[in-house]
Amino acid sequence: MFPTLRVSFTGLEPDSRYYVLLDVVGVDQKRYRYAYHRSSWLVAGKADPPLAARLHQHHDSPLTGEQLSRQTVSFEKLKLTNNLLDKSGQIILNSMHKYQPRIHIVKKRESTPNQGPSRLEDELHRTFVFPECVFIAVTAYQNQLITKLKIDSNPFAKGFRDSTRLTEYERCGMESMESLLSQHAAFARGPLRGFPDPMDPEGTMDLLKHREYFLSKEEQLMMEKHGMM
Amino acid sequence: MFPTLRVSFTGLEPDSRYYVLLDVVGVDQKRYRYAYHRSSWLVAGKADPPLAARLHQHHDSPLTGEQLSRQTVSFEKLKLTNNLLDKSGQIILNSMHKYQPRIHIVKKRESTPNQGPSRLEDELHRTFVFPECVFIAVTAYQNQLITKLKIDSNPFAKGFRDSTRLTEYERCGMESMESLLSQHAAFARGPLRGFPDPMDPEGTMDLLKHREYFLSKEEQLMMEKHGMM
DNA sequence: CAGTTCTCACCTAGGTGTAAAATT
DNA sequence: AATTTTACACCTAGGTGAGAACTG
Repeated sequence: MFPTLRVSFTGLEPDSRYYVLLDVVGVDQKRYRYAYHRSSWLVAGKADPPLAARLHQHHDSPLTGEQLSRQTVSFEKLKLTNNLLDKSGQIILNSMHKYQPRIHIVKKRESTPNQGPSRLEDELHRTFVFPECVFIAVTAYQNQLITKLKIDSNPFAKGFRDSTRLTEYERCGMESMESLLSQHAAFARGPLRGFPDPMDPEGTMDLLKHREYFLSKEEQLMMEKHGMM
Repeated sequence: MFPTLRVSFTGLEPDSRYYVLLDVVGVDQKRYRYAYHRSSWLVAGKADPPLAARLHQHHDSPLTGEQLSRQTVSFEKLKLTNNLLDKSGQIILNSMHKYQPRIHIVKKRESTPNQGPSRLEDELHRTFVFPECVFIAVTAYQNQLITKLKIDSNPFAKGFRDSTRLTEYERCGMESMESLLSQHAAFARGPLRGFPDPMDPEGTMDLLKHREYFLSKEEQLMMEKHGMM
């Protein structure tokens, strides 16, 4: 998942241990399509049947509250796929659907010897949602600005830098390019908020028009560029 | 460290958790040199002052006894160096000295929240030593057979395959090449033995003449080829 | 034809021994 | 003269988007 989701915590018990988990849930029952000439997403029908959200455990878990207060937890290894048969633990999503990533922190029960929680309902936990991280999953980029932004910010795409693909958007300039996603964020960056938050029912669609993310079989998927620090 | 050290365990408590650790200790107070014309190691004086042995914790630790009874623990990520200032956690050794790797299994104390043991003396543990894994650290290979063996068995050295560097050793043939190290093992493969084992005082030197291992600043080091399964 | 999958060139990142250079 | 360090070519391994091929 690139750009990477990053979170930090305060107020935890220093000597307790915690798992940090992430899952991705559907935002609405709609399927979307991209209107190229209007540069915006439109509703294109009802959603496909939702998939059971896989719980992704951060690879450093569990960490003590003391450790979590000092270091940032980064989900740089998270991968997304549309392959329903995936067995490598990637997050499975439907293309052209709108999604919300969620962060869960789970207090470890010292009695159990095992490898982290499998059902949140069974655990002492708290869930955080950042509505500005909502995205639409795609298998191919619909918007040249997203492509450009990713090429310019991901070292693995260096081979495509200096491209002059941009035509109608060229006047935006490189500077505004970098901050484009954050300008279009549905909500300002703020302190942590508990879930559930009232999901913005409609209307953010237009604001989210440049939030599109790459979803491909067994491949990495792009997400919210800006961290959650 | 290539070839990789691999260990498996039996007889552990299924529900307890254990750390698996490795360290490398000096075998004797000698420095060695390689007599090229005789193809054997000779004593070349007294050892340099010994270095405090770093304890390397296996990255999957801790694991339950149940997990350890099923899976092999592989130290493929272990790295050795002669850089005294190393801060990346590599094992620090003196070149041209003889070394013995040791495997430690430490029962986890469920009460403590932290990240694994730092002093073996403070922990419930058991140490295992495989005398056939003794090696001499080097910064450059002294023996062409070692070079050839590594080139033929390490995927990262593929670019040097099919070389016809071997002259005096050529008659050995590829087949015997592969088994050369094991033929020269100081002891037969056997069941686990507790430490300390009586270190073979002298006499194994000649048997160990082909056990030389690559030691380089911030670089990987070659070790015992054959696993400990 | 919109959307998905596949193959490819082009990168990052890092593990190899070689040979020359530097060190002792 | 023996040993260590450095620069380098050549690999593995895998993350990129482009564009062709495929699918329904």
